[in-house]
Amino acid sequence: MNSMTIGQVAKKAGIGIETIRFYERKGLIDEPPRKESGYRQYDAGVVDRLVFIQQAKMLGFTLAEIQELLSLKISPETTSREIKKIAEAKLVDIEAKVKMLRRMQRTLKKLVEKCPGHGPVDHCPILEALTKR
Amino acid sequence: MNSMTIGQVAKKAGIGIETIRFYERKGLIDEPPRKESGYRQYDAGVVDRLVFIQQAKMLGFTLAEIQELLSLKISPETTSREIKKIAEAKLVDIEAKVKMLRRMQRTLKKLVEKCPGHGPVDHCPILEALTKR
DNA sequence: CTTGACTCTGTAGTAAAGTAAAGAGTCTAT
DNA sequence: ATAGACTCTTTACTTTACTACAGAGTCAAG
Repeated sequence: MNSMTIGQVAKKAGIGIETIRFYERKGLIDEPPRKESGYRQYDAGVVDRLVFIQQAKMLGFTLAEIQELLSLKISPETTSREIKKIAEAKLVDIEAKVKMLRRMQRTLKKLVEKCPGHGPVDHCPILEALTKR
Repeated sequence: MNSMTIGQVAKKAGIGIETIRFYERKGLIDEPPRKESGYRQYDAGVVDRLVFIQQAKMLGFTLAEIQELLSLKISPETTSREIKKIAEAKLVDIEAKVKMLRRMQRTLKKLVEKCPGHGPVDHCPILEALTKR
């Protein structure tokens, strides 16, 4: 099974067929070669790419940003200077996201630990911890 | 300035007035008290809440999820047992997000370090690092 | 006491990211 | 060689999260 149909790819990546075609139109995945019939023929690599896109989306990246992340490869015309610039910018984004998540995480952990598991609560520790100071 | 108008809140939180009213309709922020004129009167706390909402959105949480996070306070009727459950579930989400971001981060860091700053590139290290193995 | 900036409600429009359906052609297992 | 499943393109619809009026009322400085 050296080449897969769009349906097989969709199943492996856990997304819909329409979504794959949509990403193709958006330029997030390359247009694959076609059979004489017009059927798309994919190789396994596209599944990785699709899974990556799903994960990055869950991290709050837009499709446009994901495209930029993925563009860190592609054409040999892209100079590595340009890539470096993009990568550095994305690192700043990511650093900020990790920090925010870590704070949420610490707060929630404390909450879970200290939580008696019964009785009422009357304040919002997560909001307090995240917004104060 | 013990109470603020919607315009002042919007400015402080860095969002639009319409967005604040939208969040109110969605239940993400409480309906504030009104003057006789009908004007909304906010206290400073709402700004923190709005900033939190913006940040959580950037982390890929939907408004529905953010509402759940924020519901970790509210009514004294919410038992702490329930809160504990929600907090634990959110912790799992967050843990996964942090891991993915850390991997992206390591990969991008290596890329930036090794990057000569000039010349062409012909593979996608971020995709490779995130999907292989 | 007026004028310009602000706020109100309600409705409608927009952008991003899909999702669905129609009508026609293709593949494959029996 | 044909029925059932799959794929093609094109167009339209949906959801989420805003964003923009329109028309009317309110506030505050001069």
